[in-house]
Amino acid sequence: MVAQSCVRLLYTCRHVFHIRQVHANVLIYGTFNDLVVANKLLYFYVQHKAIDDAHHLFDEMPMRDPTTWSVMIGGFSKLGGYANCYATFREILRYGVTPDNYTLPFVIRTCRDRKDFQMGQMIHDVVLKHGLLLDHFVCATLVDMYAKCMVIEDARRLFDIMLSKDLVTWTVMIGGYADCNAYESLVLFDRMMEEGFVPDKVAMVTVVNACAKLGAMHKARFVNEYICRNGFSLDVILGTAMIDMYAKCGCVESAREVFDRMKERNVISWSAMIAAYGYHGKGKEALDLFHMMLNSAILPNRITFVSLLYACSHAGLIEDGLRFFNSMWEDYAVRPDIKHYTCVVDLFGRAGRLDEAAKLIETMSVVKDERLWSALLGACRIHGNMELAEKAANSLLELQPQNPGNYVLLSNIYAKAGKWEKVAEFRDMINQRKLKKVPGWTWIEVDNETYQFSVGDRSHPQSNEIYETLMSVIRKLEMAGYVPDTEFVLQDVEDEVKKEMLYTHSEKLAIAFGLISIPQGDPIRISKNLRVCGDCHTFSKMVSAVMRRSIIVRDANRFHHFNEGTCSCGDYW
DNA sequence: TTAGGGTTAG
Repeated sequence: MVAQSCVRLLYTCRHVFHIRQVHANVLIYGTFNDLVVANKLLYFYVQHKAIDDAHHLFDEMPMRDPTTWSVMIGGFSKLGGYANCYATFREILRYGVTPDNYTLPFVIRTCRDRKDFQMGQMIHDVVLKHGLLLDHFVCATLVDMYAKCMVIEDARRLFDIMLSKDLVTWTVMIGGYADCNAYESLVLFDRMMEEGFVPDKVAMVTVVNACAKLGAMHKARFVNEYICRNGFSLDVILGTAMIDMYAKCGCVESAREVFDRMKERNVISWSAMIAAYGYHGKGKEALDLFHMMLNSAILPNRITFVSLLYACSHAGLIEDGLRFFNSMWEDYAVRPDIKHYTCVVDLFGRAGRLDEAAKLIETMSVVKDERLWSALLGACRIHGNMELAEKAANSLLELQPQNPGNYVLLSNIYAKAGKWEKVAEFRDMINQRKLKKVPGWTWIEVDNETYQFSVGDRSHPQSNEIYETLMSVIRKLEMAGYVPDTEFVLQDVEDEVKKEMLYTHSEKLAIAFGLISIPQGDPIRISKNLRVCGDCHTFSKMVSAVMRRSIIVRDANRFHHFNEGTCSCGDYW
């Protein structure tokens, strides 16, 4: 009877202090030996995030059953004590307690959160040893762990051999693909629907995220419709994911509509919307939103400042950016980290204030990474500072010798300066070190289908028409003053061949296809996996003027809106 | 007592 009333009391506890009172009574009335009561106490401590109380209680318990171990391991797993989580799991094995379908997901989740693939594999062996692979909870967590550790093939193998899959398992697999192969993520979502599963809100957030990663506007519209038709409420997580989706699909206006429709917003929603304006070069809108956020009594975090500084630098709002950078620690107690410094280097770089950028790097106390040097190198390329470029490049190649993109960037700088012997040296270096350049791809959506182009691609059924259109457009552009910029071709070939290669860049092929298949008046939307090359950028600007078409390009870094001969990036990217 | 969801620098 005493035990029952203790448990009843626990359910009324609103604060950890109340749990401690019940705990004291349990000790007085000697109900501590009742495992049900002790386990409940442990569970409630964990629920109230009082991990130290839980840990003490766990140590004092004279008896433990599988529930005791699971609740404790679950507590360590959720509340960040990964070392304790692993240690307690090892204790389980040492004591000969059989790990069950409650304990294992907690430990696997810790491996996932820490991206601890090796430990994850060891736990997988334990799962097999105890024949628990058929359990939905265990298997779904293993799939999730492999996917988050970026071992997507292992995740998929496990997923494929599962005899019966539930909604959570599908969602985990779809979410796993979102980061490394968003296209497959959407294919899997369609398959899940075909198999009769009805997605819930978490599944929808996952697929929204995949649309954002892919930049697939037609799918984004479909998902939006589905969400509205099925009455999903726009909570803070779904709303934020949709803001991000529309922004990354190239439609910042739709992102803002979602933002305005949301009844509740937190710092993540505001930051996502500020970042959205940043990608699209809308610095003033980002600044206005930041002030609105402050007026709504939401405090900015480090990500808000990254998004804000990014928006300032990409819109050329140098002084605003510097003001925010200088005030973030003083006024908002947000300490600048490497990402903020990189934005400021970019900010100075765009303004041609290379000495200040270099000085900032010299005096900063934060550990420098490759993206910081890359920002400086990019600025040197635009402003033609060879001396500083070599310094930045050396630091960059020291940190990241295996990234061919760095060699390409540097040889572009040498090419621009006419130092052809250096360009040749770098070309040889790429070959000798057997560095593989990431192949460039461009995607375009036409009539709800996604088409993919590579350089010189002739695989499209309308290939002849695409090439004819491209050549006719190039002739028109040449009459308007377009001169192909062959410095962007790294291969050591004759000028005419260089021209030929430039003319068939994947982006130009996709634009030509857009011109013949997308009605006049509608924008041509394309996505690239790499940064847009300088010549394709000039080409796109001229097409927007000569052909009177609006072109929206999402590259690896940002969006470019081409209209009437100009680009929203202001020719700096 | 168990599994799945949102923002960030080149």
